[in-house]
Amino acid sequence: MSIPPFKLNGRIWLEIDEEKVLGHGRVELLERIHESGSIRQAALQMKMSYKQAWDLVNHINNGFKQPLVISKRGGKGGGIALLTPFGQEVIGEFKELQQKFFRFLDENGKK
Amino acid sequence: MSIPPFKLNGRIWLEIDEEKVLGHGRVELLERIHESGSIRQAALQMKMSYKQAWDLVNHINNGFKQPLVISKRGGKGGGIALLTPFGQEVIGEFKELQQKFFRFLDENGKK
DNA sequence: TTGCGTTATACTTTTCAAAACATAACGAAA
DNA sequence: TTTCGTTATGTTTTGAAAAGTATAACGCAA
Repeated sequence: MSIPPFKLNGRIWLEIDEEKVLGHGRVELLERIHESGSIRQAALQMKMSYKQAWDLVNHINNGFKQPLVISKRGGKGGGIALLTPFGQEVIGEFKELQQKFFRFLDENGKK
Repeated sequence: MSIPPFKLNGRIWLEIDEEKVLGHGRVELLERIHESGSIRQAALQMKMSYKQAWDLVNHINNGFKQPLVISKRGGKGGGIALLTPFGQEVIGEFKELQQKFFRFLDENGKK
């Protein structure tokens, strides 16, 4: 084709009631929470404020009918957060979709 | 699969130098310019200000090496805007990509 | 040569989401 | 029973993008 050097890019996400509930950035946040056991640590890693991260988690949990993240405050280490099995399942499926989508972009992007 | 009612949605766009240069909304604007021969009319149809539409057109034209839209002021009707053949080609190809992408979303979205 | 409707562009104001700030609640461990 | 680091949440500030305002330039047609 004759069109100059461009790159095809894009994003996918899950919606519930027309509202974006899970996408690229949020999944990364959830993964980091899962690995670190901490919302704060995950937020630091992603260079966002704790508040922002917490708001996102809260929004995600409210979007789905069951929580993807459960958390506790106080105690050893000050508190803890972790993914529920349901949460793990959801992000697993989303990442599969993402893989397929990346393949789509590659196959259709400019050569 | 066991995940509750969600909808897979997404967007694709073309980038030049890491910068978004053509996507869903802009293509619609270009199409309407093409049909109406007028930036103003296209803007009205899409409920945006003339300024916003013009800025977008300007940005698009600068992104690509050749303009997709050419326009003139003055004369009968006050002025005119139209797609170059290059512009028509670009939006044609983009719309094909979009079709494929919609198919992708359908095939992978929640049943 | 004036009026008209559009393109073109600069400047100002508004809006609203993101960031920053503040503070309470919690429970293990010392 | 105090300290500590985290979760939880409300309030305030900021800044950038969007919208709005203003005005010039243009050329056909009457």
